[in-house]
Amino acid sequence: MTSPGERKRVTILDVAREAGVSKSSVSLVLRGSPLVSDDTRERVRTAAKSLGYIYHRGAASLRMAKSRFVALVIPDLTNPFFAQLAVAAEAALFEKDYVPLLANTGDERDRQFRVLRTMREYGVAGVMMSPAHGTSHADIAGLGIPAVGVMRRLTDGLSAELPYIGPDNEAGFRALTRYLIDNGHRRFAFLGGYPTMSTQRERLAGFHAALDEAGLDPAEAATIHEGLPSRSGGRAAANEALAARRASAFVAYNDVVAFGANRLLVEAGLKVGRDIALTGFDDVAEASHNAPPLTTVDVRIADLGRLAAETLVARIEGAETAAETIVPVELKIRESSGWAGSGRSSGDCAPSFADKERHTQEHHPGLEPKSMPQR
Amino acid sequence: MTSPGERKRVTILDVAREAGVSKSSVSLVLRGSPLVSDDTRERVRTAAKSLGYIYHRGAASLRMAKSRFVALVIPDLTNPFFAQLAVAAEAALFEKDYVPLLANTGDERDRQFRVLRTMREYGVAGVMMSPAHGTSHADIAGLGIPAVGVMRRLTDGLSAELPYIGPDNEAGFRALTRYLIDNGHRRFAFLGGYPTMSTQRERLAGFHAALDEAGLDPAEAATIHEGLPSRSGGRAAANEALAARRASAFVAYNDVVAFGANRLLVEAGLKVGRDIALTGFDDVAEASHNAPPLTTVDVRIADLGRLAAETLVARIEGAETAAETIVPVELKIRESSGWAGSGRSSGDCAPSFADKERHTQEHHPGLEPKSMPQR
DNA sequence: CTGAAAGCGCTTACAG
DNA sequence: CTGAAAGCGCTTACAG
Repeated sequence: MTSPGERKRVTILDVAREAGVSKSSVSLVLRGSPLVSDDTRERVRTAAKSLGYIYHRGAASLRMAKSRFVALVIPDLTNPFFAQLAVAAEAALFEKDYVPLLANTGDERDRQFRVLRTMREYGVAGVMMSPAHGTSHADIAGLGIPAVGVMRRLTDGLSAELPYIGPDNEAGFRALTRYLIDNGHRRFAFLGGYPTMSTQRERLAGFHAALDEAGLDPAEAATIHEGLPSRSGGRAAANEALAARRASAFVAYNDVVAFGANRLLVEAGLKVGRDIALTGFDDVAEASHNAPPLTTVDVRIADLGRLAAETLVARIEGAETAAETIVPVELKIRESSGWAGSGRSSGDCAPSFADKERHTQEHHPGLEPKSMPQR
Repeated sequence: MTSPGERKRVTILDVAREAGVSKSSVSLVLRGSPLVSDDTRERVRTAAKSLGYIYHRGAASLRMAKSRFVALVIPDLTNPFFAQLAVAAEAALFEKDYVPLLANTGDERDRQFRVLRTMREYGVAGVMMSPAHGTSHADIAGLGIPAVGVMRRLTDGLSAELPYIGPDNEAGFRALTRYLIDNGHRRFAFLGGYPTMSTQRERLAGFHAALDEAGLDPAEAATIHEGLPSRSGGRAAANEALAARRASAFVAYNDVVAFGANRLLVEAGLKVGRDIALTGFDDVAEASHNAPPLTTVDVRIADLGRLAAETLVARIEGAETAAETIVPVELKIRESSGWAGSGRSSGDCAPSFADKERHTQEHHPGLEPKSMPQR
């Protein structure tokens, strides 16, 4: 225990002595109380600086019976969506003087249980989580700590204990599908996800709603290919869909699935955005860098992360918050869906074209999608 | 302060009363001491469970004057390389009963200063960091906490205070370049990074070494296009290199740069892996999913993250550790560099072909790279 | 506006 | 093997 540089820690008592005031006054100054004179404040500040004093938040937490730790419980940080979400949350928390304890659950409920337990021992003030697949209300009952859920709902519906914050999956997918229909597509393959995931159900609902509105029979117009929401899952689902040789448009559950599908299509010799349309969902940073750039739905990941963090902080500080907050989304039309010269805009999800994206779209002037991909 | 469910916290004193033993005995049981009788241990355990006792690590930390927090200071979690590194580190730390406090510096020294200061207030037991660009020895002097640096060296060399753990950049880039030379390439463009980054210097050194060994004059055989180590940086660098119309092989500073370059090349109408060779470095998960799959150097990100975490834990626990640990790397040949039918293997960095990758390579039977890309 | 005192929930010698 | 006691570094009424 005699590690180098183990001189005794400087405490507020040392600072008090150096400044010639009492311990209490030092504490008041540190906490920014208006109850101290300017003179005292000044003396304490210089004393603290000269002694190299470091505030001990752990001691303060113990005394105040609350900490500024927040658990950030994420299924898979390796998924760019969650990485971007975590970064946004971290920044928002840091601004509010909270610090995230990171936990990756690998999307396993089991690990999530252990993680949550550990986090409680560490006395986190709150929990921001994207529940692992299959997490029910019972799993988080009795957490006893303010919490918020992002992106994924519990298997058994809304919970006052875990307010939900997520994008408007249904409207987004509906706008996306309508756009494809307007561009002549009549046969679709929906790729990835499982019906046990709330996001998949909602996106699928938007998909079906758009088909209905266009007078298309979902059973006729679409095949569904379930799979893991990962690149490899997307690849497998696309392979299955391609074998069916029916769809002119592949709509993926999310961007990562679309990336996997994209690679398979390219390998199959298809030119994505011309021979076949492909779309994603989320608009992760990689989507606009895909070859070809991916048409997708921008769920405003950064806003989602920030909002979740801010909602959690509000709850920690005792405010009432909505049981559910749905963030609007925006259709992003890029090359992968072909050029939409005659695209009709759709309600509050009007297509938006960033200037820097336009030039890449002009490479492929309006080609009508074929109803059967050539292999 | 009357938040719901604010019944008084269960402490070891409550457990002691319930079990009919002293506080000390409870503590000993909790800490797994052999100094208690089996009977006592049992009674304490059941009492703790029945009362719903939660160990208060904060109090224990204060008393023991040490915590099990570790700061995970990362330049950019949005970069898949760092996300994968963080995940590996988190898993290793979790196993050893440490928990990471996450901090994203955005690669800004300024933010890094603030983060480091905050982390000290939170009493972290150690710091695992990939220093922000430009971080010098002075920046972390007097941290006073065990620390390790991963992937990036300080601007002014080795430091006993911040042992370095990184891949063998030089050998990796040398093997990669040699492989390209063996396949007939004579003109290269090196894309991305800045010479102020130790990783770029080392990779460039390996690059030049391989050119030298082949009797090629670096000034003649290669152009260097600096830029941010990001997708957009890669895109810009590739654009510059393409305008020079000299190289048959683009070698990127890392995978992310290669992704950006890949997109530009595809847009320019070139078939990567046939018209032009492109390589990356790191082997992030996305590399094998790129279209075409990216030839790169596997730096074993997971090993690096785990090793850094374990080294840090060793230091925290008082062990001596090497000032520098270099992890071996492995060349991964995929489609983006063209089919290497006659590829010579090179020392301990022999090309390795995973079975599942082979089938994709057979799509493009051995085509000789041209010395001038067609536009 | 400041000082003396109690206490947050633990751990750790120290006696017994 | 167990109990009584001190103390980690803070904050917070409470007198003055």
